[in-house]
Amino acid sequence: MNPIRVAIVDDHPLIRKGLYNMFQYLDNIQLTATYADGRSLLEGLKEQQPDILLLDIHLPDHSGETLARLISRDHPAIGVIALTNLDNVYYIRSMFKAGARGYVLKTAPEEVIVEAIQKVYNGERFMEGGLRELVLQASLTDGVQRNPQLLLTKREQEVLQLIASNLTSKEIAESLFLSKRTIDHHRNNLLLKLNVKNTAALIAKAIKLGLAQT
Amino acid sequence: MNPIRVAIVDDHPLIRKGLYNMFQYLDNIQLTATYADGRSLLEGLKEQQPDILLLDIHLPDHSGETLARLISRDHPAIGVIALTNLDNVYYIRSMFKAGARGYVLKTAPEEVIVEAIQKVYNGERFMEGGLRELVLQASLTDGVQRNPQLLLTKREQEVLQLIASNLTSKEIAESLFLSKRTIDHHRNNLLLKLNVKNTAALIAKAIKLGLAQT
DNA sequence: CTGAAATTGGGTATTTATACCCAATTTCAC
DNA sequence: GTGAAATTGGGTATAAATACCCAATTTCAG
Repeated sequence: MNPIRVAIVDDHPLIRKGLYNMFQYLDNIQLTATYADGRSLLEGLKEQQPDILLLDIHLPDHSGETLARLISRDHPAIGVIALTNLDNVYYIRSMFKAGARGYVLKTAPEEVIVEAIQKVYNGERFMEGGLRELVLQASLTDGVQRNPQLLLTKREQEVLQLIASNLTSKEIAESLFLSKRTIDHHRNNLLLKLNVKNTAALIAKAIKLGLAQT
Repeated sequence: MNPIRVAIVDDHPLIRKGLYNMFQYLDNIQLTATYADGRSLLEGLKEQQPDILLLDIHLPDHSGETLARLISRDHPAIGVIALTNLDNVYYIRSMFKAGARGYVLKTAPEEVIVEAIQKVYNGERFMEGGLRELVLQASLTDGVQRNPQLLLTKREQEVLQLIASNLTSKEIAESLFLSKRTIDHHRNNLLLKLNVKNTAALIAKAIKLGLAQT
């Protein structure tokens, strides 16, 4: 049986080396390429296509979601597995919706990563046990079903970021040359969309979801 | 010249493999041990001591700060280098205060990690260029010089956590069986201690500093 | 071009947070 | 035990945020 051909995209040199080392001793998996960013990945895929692509979500140039979408459109035969530190329901959902067929945390032991590769190669979907539970829990308790980032408009994201950085509505209004009422309107929409009832929880949830920077 | 003897503590299998692979091809560095948690590290150090210890800050059982403090007390000859994803001034300060002699991000390229090991082995301190800038910047602009976690009292931490979880002062007062005035007093102290002027920024900063959970 | 969504802005009220003033009691380290 | 820090609580104001009502304009995709 031919080994499964695997490629990696990750901007952390240590992670790339770790995977390289892991696959070195497995004869049913062959590492065919490593890329540090989305651009070089897209270049490389023109030359050769792996069976499985391990894809980091946080890359310097492209979002993992965009890459997954591109790849599943242009190279549907490649099984994309998200390999990331983000144990967040919204990222999990968005990656699967973008065409990924697996989601594994970087903290996972070797066996889990290998299992994910084999299952996805065999046409199954794969998610770690803990993540299954997380997604299930979220779908029961949380009203926000879609990725909120897609839900927020540009202005809302802009206002959200300014709220998080120590500005009041009045100050935000002044810095954007808008009426305070307009800012209040955006604030209200932010509270509705993230399903919280005050600014404190809004910021906490926004940071959790990666919508605002600390 | 004898190679530098290096040990690793990190709960991520991939990172351990990555470092293992990196050192495999360097003849001036020898990897003598890898540990997944603080307990096994402390056990292992009784048997053999490396020249350099690469220490992850987030471990399942002990904080990196505690470990660094223990090691620099019991094995002062070991050069402790923090190897972490946390590019946060307060962690940097706390690790150096706890006796670490280097601080490197996991995103760093191989050369930087090797450089850190060599410099610390030669008795120097080491910090990445970007982190130097961060610490410098912070010491100029930020009034909070110590780790704020040490600064916050138990009640303040408790109130902070409740603020972050969608409760108003009145609700917090009720759930703790206290007067709303008392909660307001704690809130005021939180704003003063973290040097922010409203709840939004308080939460943002608290999360950044690891004082509140998302 | 058309229509839905986004962005803008206003009125009015209430609730909440913040900023000052004040002090008694409790806790805990030295 | 002593004393500093923490915790508790009050009065009074103002500023800010939130909750409703309303609609005109702009943007942008189908």
